[in-house]
Amino acid sequence: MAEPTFRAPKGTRDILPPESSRRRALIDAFAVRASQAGFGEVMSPIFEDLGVFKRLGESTDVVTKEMFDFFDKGDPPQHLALRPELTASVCRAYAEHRPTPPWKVWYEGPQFRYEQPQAGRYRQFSQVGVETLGSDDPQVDVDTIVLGWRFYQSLGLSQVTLLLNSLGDASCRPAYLDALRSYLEANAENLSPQSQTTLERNPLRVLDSKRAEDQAVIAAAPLMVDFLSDETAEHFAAVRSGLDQVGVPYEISPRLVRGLDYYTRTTFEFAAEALTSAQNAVGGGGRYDGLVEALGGPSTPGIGFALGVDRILLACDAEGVFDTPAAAVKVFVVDVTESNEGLKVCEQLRAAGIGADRAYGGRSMKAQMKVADRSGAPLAAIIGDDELASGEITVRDLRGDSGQHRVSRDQLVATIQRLV
RNA sequence: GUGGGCGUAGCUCAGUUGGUUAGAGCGCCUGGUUGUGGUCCAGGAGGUCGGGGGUUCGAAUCCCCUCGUUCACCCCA
Repeated sequence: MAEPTFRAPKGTRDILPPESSRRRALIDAFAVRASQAGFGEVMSPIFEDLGVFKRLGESTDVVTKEMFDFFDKGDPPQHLALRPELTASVCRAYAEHRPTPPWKVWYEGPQFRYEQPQAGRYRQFSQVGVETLGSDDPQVDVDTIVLGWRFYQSLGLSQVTLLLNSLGDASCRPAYLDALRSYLEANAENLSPQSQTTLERNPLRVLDSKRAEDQAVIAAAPLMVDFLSDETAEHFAAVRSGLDQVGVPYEISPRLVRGLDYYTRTTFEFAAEALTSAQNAVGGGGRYDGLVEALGGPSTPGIGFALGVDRILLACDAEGVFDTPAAAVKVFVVDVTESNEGLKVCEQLRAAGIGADRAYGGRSMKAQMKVADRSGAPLAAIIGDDELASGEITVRDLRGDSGQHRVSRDQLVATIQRLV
C-alpha cells in the first residue's frame, strides 16, 4: 500500500459518511430524550486547567497516566489538559456559575485518554451524558438510570444489562475499606502480582480484576452492602424500589466498583451482552456528592451517567439494530443539456425543502443515472434536449415500478411532493 | 506501560519449498445501448507487495529493526 504522508493519530479515526450520519442520528435521539426529561445542553470547553481533572482522585488512572496535557503560551504558562471525561467539567461550571439547583444538564462530545487502543477503546472517543446537581433525592437516581435505560431501548438494543451497586459514603465506606484491605492483605499470596500492586493503591479496584487467579479471593471478599450505614442503605433501597416501580430490570452487582474515585452511594453500569470484546460497558455512572466541593464550590450532591457512543454503535452492530438513516436526497437531477437547467431545477427543489443533488462534469446520461442510483434518491429528474425545448422535466421512479412521466417546470415541486 | 496476531490494488483477500512483466472478486471509469440506473457482456485505470537494512545469482516470500494496525492485560465509555 502506498504509504500516505499523514494519517489520523493513533487511537483516533475519521468517521466518514454514511457512518457519520448514524452517529449524528444517535446523538440527536439522545438530545430529544434528554431535553424531554428536562435537561438543557451544556457545552463546556474541550480543555480545562489540569487541576480540574486532578480532583478526580489520585488513584484514578484516567488522571494519573492517561491525560493529554500541555502548557499554553501564557506567562506564566498554564497547565491544561484535554478533557478525559465530562463530569469534572460540569462540576467546575456549576461551581463557577452557581446555577439554581437542581441543575439538570446533558452533553455530547469528544473526550481524550492516552491509552492503548483496542476494540471499543479509542484515544479520542465520544460520550453522551447527563448530570443533575443539587439534589440527593433517590428519585433523581432513578430518573437518571431510567433515562439511560430507555435510551438503549429506543435504539432497539435488547441485550443490555443494568448493574447496580452502592459504594456507601464518608460515613460508612472507610470502615468497609479497612475490612476489605485487611482481608485482601491476609490473602495477598493468592492474588496475582498485578492485583497485589493494585491493593496498595486502591483495594476497591482489586474487585474489578478479570484475572482467573484472583477470582477465588474476590468471591469471598467482604461486600460494601454489608457495611452501609442506615441512611445510605435506606437511600439505596429507595433507588431499587423506584426502579421496580417503573419496571426497569437490574442486577445487584455487589462487586461493581468504578474507575473514577469520586463515586459515592449509587453506582451503575450498562453492559452490552452482545459485545464479545473485553470492553462491553456501554455506559456507566453514579453519585459524586463531594465533587463540586472538591472543585471549590458549595457542598452539592450530584449524579449522572456517561454513555459511550462508539461502543453503543458497536453493540448496535452486534444486535443488528439502529441502521444508518436513509439518504436525505430525494431527487437526483440528471441534466444532459449544455445549459444551466439542471442547476436551476436543483436549486428550485432545495428552495422548496426537497433534498436534491446532481452530477457534475457533463457526463453521459448513463453515467449520471448510475450516480443517481447510487445516491439512494428515490426519484430522478431528467432534463434532456426535448425537455429543455418544451419546458418540461421527466420524473423517473428509481425504486418502485411507477415508471416515468413528464411534467412542466411549474408542476415539478408538487409532483415530487406527491411521490416522496 | 506489557504481551500475542496481522500489514499484497479504494475494499476483502489469493500468491504453492524464494524463480520470468504480482493476481482474483467487489468497487471505480469507458463502451455495448448516440436520451435511462439497478441485471448481463467487453475493455480500462489503479500496486515502488507498510518503511529501512540484511541474506541470496534472484525476496511479496527468509532474518533483523522500525512504523502502523488489531486483540488481550491494566483501566475505562
